Amino acid sequence: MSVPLYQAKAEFFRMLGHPVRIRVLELLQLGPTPVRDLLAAIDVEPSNLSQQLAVLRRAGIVTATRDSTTVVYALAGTDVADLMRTARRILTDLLLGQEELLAELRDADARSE
Amino acid sequence: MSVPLYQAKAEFFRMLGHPVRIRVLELLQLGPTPVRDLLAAIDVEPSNLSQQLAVLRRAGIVTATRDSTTVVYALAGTDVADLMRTARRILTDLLLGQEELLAELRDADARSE
DNA sequence: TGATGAATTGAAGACTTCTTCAAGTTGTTA
DNA sequence: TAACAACTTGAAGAAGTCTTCAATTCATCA
Repeated sequence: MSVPLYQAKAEFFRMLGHPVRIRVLELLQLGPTPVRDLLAAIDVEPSNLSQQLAVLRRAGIVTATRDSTTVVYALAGTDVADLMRTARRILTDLLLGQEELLAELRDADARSE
Repeated sequence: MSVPLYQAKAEFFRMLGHPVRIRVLELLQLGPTPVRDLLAAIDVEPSNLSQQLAVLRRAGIVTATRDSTTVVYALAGTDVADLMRTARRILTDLLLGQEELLAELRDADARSE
């Protein structure tokens, strides 16, 4: 039965791997948000946003509820904030490492190695 | 200058979004590991593994050092373990939620709704 | 009821990423 | 130096994901 865990993990990370989806998840951390507001905050076509929202819905990480004429999205209770924090920390480390590398290369260059 | 943070994040998660890359990162959490051992542990062609290792290297999340005839990979100091833990937690929540949903559907079915 | 606004869907082509194959490095050992 | 082992690389087709467009749904308002 069932998908191996490392495969489920890979799919999960792939689901996160899109700038619009990241922005949506970050905005939803501030509280449930109507599509209208997401559209105002993110530079993206309505139909494109819908597609990305559909990906998040299918993954079960967000929920959509209709309030008469607007649809409101919310995080499905899971702790996305924590994940984003951790990702930011690692990312900062990685970018820092790259800067150090760049600095070394610059220095090496100055010494014309 | 520079890529917006949400885009860097998306790229970072995409880099994690492959079963072989996940397995490699998990194995490297146990300590530096020669390619040979990775190959023995993961069911993948050598050249395919190399391609995936190259992705991780380019991202700067692992380092490779050559010890005569074997190449040893290691985590580049960043706290990947934490990320994996968080991902597992969220994933567990999500899968649990899906099971509950399935159970509900089963019940509804039994009552022939 | 017909028109409008808000959001979603399906489908098609553009674009990326994956896998695989053959060829290339690098370092060791005979 | 030739042969070998351990990895890596480049390239090409297969597979998957993105964006966009036109069409659709759903609920309100005139």
